[in-house]
Amino acid sequence: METPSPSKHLPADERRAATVEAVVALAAQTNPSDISTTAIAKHMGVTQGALFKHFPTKESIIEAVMGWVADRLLARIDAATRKAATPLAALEAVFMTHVEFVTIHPGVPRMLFGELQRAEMNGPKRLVQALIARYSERVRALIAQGKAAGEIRANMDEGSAALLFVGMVQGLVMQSLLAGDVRQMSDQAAGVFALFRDALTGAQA
Amino acid sequence: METPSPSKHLPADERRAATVEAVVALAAQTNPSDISTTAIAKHMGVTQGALFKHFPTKESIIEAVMGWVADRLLARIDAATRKAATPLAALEAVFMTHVEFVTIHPGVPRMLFGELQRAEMNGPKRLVQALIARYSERVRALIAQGKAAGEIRANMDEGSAALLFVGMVQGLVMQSLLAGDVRQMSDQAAGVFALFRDALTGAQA
DNA sequence: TTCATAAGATAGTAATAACTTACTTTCTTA
DNA sequence: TAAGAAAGTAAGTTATTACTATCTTATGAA
Repeated sequence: METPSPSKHLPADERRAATVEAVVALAAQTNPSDISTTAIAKHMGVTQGALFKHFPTKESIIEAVMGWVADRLLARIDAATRKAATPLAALEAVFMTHVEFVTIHPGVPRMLFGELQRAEMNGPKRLVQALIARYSERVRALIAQGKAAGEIRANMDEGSAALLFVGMVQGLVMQSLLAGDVRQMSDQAAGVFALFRDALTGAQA
Repeated sequence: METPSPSKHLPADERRAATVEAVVALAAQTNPSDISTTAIAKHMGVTQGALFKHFPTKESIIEAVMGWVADRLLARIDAATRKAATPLAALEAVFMTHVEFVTIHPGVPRMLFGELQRAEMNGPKRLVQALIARYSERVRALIAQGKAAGEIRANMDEGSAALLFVGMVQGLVMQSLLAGDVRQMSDQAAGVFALFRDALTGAQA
């Protein structure tokens, strides 16, 4: 379970990075809402109190994790977008990139969803909202570009399409939770996206 | 906050029903994972210990809630199916019925998702898995019927379509969490389902 | 080599969780 | 109407939570 830390003492920034990675790793196996600071510390091979040398509160740890997720995910989908030839191809690349990201870090979408449904507003929740807003904006922009290029039906409602796009990922995550296995997601993703593309383009049987 | 209970003493079955309803009501406002037995009892106007006169564990309370959800949701979508003229109309009716159910009980999908992502297998999680399995089976059956009736493209992958169907609901729920308001769901639902229908039928611009 | 400091260990704190025990009130019915 | 069962209260228990105070050790520069 525990990742044997290469050395006992780490500089503060490396220790913070290791903490974030420990949380992401734990979220893959544990229900995010019961990841305790004790569990995080044990996973890092460090005592629980040591965490608070680098983070003032547990909430700040989660906040760092959300920042990590936002940076990595957005960077990946931006890279995927740049490589694609057309807006529709970019949408597919973004979708597949997102699915791949979730396959590598299965706990991430559950953490996002968990933070999102928190009643009070706090740092982590704010970051998740910002991430989803930025993500949705990119999807909507790609759909608009696809329309302009004649690749996507002009009468397509962009809001509905963006919502469906995000919903597809959620559906795949739920499916992987049911199966208790994350690896099948990539296969299912292709079929689901094909359906989505047909709806966008208006393809016939 | 608290529902003023009409009488202090209730027969066991009524008290159990009141407990389930208290949890469902609390889940609408509170993150399901931090609904404590104290909060449940307070919401019912009863002391915390009283709950354990009727349930052996907290887990058994959640299990009762999941049973309640499964019964009500499946009954509703079956009724909606019976009233519909064609398979495609039935799919739309099921979708809208599901969305309506979530609008009335916003905490329910979050509880389901929360139980589903629990690491260990337990009673509540088993019930959720059974519910989703039965639900998906109904959706797949309707899609198969739609194909047979010539209403749905024959080359449609039923698994992908069923996954997309459930994902749509998840996407709407996430959207309502972002907006902090559940009432807009019904409006968005129509647009999203229109997109889904187009994908199934192969409608042109 | 010394020494200030950053990083970690140890061992606490108060708060809250689920659950239990001992007792009391209410309802039912013989 | 008396008695037993059912339902509820009040005040505990133990375990766990996030967080902290105090002491120790490793690191890097003078």
